[in-house]
Amino acid sequence: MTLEQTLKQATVEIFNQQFNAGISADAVTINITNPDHEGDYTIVVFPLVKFSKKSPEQTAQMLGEQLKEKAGVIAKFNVIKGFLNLTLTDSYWLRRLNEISSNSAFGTFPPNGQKVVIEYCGPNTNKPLHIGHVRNMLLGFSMSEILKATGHDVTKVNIYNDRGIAICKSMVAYKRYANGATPQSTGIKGDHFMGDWYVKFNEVVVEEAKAIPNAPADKDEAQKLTSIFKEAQELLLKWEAGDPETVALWKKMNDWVYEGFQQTFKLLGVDFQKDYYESETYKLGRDLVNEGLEKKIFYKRPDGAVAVDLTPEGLDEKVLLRADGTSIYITQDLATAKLRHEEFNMDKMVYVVANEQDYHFKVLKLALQKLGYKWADGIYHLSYALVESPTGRFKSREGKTADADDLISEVLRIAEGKTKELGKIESFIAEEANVLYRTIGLGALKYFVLRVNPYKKIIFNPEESIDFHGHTGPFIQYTNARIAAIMRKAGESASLDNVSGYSLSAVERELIILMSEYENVVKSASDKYDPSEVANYAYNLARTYNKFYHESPILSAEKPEEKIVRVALSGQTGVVLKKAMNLLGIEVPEKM
RNA sequence: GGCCCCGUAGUUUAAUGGAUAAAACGAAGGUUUCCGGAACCUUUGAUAGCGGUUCGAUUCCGCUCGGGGCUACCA
Repeated sequence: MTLEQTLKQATVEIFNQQFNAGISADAVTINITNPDHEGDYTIVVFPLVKFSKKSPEQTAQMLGEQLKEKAGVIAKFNVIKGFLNLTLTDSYWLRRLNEISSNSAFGTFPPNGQKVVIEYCGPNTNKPLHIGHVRNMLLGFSMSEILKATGHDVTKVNIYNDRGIAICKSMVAYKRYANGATPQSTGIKGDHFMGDWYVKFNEVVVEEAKAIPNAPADKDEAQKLTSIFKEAQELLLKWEAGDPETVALWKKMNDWVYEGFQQTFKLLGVDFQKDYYESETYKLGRDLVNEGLEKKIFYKRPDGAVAVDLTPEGLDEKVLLRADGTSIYITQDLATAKLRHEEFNMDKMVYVVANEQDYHFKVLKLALQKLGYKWADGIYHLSYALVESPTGRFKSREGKTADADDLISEVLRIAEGKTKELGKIESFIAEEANVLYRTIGLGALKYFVLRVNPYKKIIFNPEESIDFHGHTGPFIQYTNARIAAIMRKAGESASLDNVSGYSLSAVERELIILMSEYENVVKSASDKYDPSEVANYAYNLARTYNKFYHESPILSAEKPEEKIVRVALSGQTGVVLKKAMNLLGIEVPEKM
């Protein structure tokens, strides 16, 4: 039981015994004391005065006296209005530090038997990954690590939208204009190669549309009349009919794309245990919808389409199957979800998908629940907002600024430049230096993205490159490198058992309290599906450590027990920083 | 039109209904030859507006004003 829980429980017992309050632990508010006041933890007694029938001050005073008696770890307390500020004994905090230090699993929870399937990335295969995919992938990967830390059995899956008219557009342009060029022959990364032909298609279709006599005013309508557009449509039909030549080209081009994607995944450090392909699932779901039809959960509209009425849930009528009996997006998603449940028997299914699809996932979950699938309750849409430029949404045509690979090489380039400028790694061989640039560059990028609450949009100005100072990944990495340097010089760590008489300074105490909170932060981030809580925590810890570092001699401390405590504090801060950063998918270097 | 999300210092972000709203960047000034200055310390400055609930509201509710999204037999 954590100390907060202990204090809550003790408060509950006091109130229930003396005032017959009948409250439970969650009725007690306890938090870390505001830095402006003296104390470690604060109990807010306002909600409790209705039981004690005394003033807030009297209630707090009474509670403080009794808690001090009961808990045995409270050195003193003070009361300000309805706030009871408790100061714990130094020996309690030193014991706590010892406990944390000697538990290598601190911050990770035992297996809870819960299986989670998490789907993320979900790219289209007709163009390269962009900054939105980067946010998606970083969220998906980090969330997986956090769920693992809280005891879940996690399976990461990806789904490739590998079919449809968009892919056919790239294929047509390729057939017409490429003369057999390949990524190998041109030296262009496969996914970019595919994207280039998609761009080419769009250029040609615009040109052709201009040339059409009496073209419709509506641009889309005009483009549909062009020969290149018609070719794309024909290609789609051929593909659906299984035309060998078309399927072979489709496969060849998609393979180029996958090869390109793999490079980006590897660079970013994200991975998947299983891949799904829309080309294999796009026809599924018909049986499932018909099952709902038979159970009279869904109904057939006069026009023949099958729909579900979601107006009782505050949504609209939603079509689930076309009148001609073919699947649409929602149909195959219903089927894929069921398929995954059969495969993995998961308790939770997390979809990391942009908030444009909030409505879609509400429908998906409701429809499955209406079909009577209990496991559908475990569906969670980890919705995140778009990454935008200061002038609004990133458009593909704005070019390199939104491209994932360009963004990554940009931060790596900055990392290299800054590192060389500071000149601290002369002893590194080239390979080590390159690994370091990658660690720092990706640390900056990942932290930049993950520190923001997922539901908030991120404004990214490509003109101002990602920062390496202040509230950033490199700042936290630097703090760890600094700690590592201390630890190298400190040598063998001494036991904390014999320093029980030590008197903690304010910042030392603050550090232990913060580290002590780590497991709560992990749990909370997991429950809320929010890696930004971990990111902000890591920053606070690093900042507090730097403050400590500047005001406290460590290796050159005067008294032996000072040195022992401060070295232990440093080492453990490094350990917790590393754990937290790893949950974000960020490495921390020993030197930088 | 209907539904959903967002609005906090000049900028980018924090704050389970709790104390005088916290940081970073920017700007200005500083850090005992200091264990790593990618650091530390000062100064500067904000809850879009109006009501309501509450002992207490950035947080919950309503309205207004801004920004974005969804509202396909597209994905």
